[in-house]
Amino acid sequence: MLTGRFLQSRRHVALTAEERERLESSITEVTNLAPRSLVIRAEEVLEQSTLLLEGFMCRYIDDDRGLRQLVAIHVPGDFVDLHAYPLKSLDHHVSTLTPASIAQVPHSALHAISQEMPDLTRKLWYATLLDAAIHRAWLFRMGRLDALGRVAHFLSETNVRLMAVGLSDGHSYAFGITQSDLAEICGLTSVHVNRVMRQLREERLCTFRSGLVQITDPEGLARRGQFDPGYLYMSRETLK
Amino acid sequence: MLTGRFLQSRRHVALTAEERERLESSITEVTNLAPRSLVIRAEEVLEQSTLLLEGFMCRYIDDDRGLRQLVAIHVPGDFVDLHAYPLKSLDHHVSTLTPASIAQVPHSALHAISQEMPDLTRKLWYATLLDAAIHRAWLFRMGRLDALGRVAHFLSETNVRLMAVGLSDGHSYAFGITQSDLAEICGLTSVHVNRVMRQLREERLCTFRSGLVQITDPEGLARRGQFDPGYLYMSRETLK
DNA sequence: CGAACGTTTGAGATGACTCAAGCGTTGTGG
DNA sequence: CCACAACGCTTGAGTCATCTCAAACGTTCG
Repeated sequence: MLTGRFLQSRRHVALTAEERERLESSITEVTNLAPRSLVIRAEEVLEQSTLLLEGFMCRYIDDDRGLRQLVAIHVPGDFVDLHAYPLKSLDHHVSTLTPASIAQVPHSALHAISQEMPDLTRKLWYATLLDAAIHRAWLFRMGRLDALGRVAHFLSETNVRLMAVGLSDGHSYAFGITQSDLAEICGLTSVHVNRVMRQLREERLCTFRSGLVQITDPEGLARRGQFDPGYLYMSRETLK
Repeated sequence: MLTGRFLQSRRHVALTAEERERLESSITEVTNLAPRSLVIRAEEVLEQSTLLLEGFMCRYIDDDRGLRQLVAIHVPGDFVDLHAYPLKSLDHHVSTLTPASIAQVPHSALHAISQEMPDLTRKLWYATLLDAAIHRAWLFRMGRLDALGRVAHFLSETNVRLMAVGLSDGHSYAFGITQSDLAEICGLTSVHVNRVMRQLREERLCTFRSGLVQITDPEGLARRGQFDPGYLYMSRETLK
């Protein structure tokens, strides 16, 4: 089932069988994508939205020298650009980080849902608000944490998000991104990220080698990054 | 008309007379608030949302030493915590910055709208997505700009948002916040914000004294802050 | 085997922070 | 109506986190 991970483990929004069926049948196309391929360019008018099935994607904004600031990363189950349905075009680019598999849903199908199924519509709305909550946590991270804290917070957040969809056991997860990606996420240089990763290793908090994040001390890492998962709106049992 | 400024000047979402009427009649209470009063505490279960009529409000997250990171500021016409309707509780606090006047809308009324008026519902959804777009611009600001750029970007953004609701003429606006508030917005210390403001004055870009922002050189300020208003989804004519 | 890419380390520069003190303005109670 | 407290603004000096520039190293893949 392609939509199986969508909103999995979130509070208040379990989908009914009928709703899930409706979403499934709204999918028109499933595509495999190469790593680092641009999927959506900022400003273009969009007629469909993208559900991420496998792999990692990101959203980013360019600065005037072409450097990127990542504003979101997406894990399987995320409806990456669902917000393009009400907005019609986006203020940022969307790209894959790793090889990825996506499903596409035409806005006409979303429009039909919005006319006929108010409860499902509210759950879709909710999904876009989860992204906004993550944006806010990222703002906190950038504004209040030092380099080590930022990386610790991000790796803790990603761990919980992947646990929710069954892709982390709480101690390790596959994450095929580079230290440069990490730098663009945390507002640092890749050189400094490298030094931070060494320090995280030396302090026995976590390691990250050849695409595998291993969290040696999840609690310590969360503490160092002031990470509190409340903003992810996970259902109670997921966080245990 | 209390909702007159809501979604004013935004693309694709002009409200019909009927929709506006429905929103107006959903308001149960209008309240005046003192500056710096906490309106919503993170985590509490909410039964209503807040439309800001006059004054400025903010949303913020505390760090573990009690320091604040502001994640949003709100201007008149903003539906400050509309996202509390789908989310049920918030991941951040909401407070006034200046004296403010607010209107409250019960979630039961929003629920009725969501069942009966899908087009209006989509416009409310859109309004919450505008906030998310602003979050992303703030992420860009924090991750890619130096201190001067961050302040320049923020003051430019606020100028455009206030122009949209008739509270800036494009060159100056009343903005009763302190340099410490600016620091909490931009992820800086208030001491450094002070030095940045001096530099902005010396470079003839803008001044900020006794609650009045005067933008001497709007284009230069925008350029210095890499500010491009696309993410605010203003209707075409607003930006001229 | 060589090219491309990502990681690692070093040395020096710099932007923002911390701590500290003084100044100006506003509001309030004696 | 004055005095003083509270608050916000301003400035200086010294420190530190992160950046820049540069080079070397390891791994993967064609």
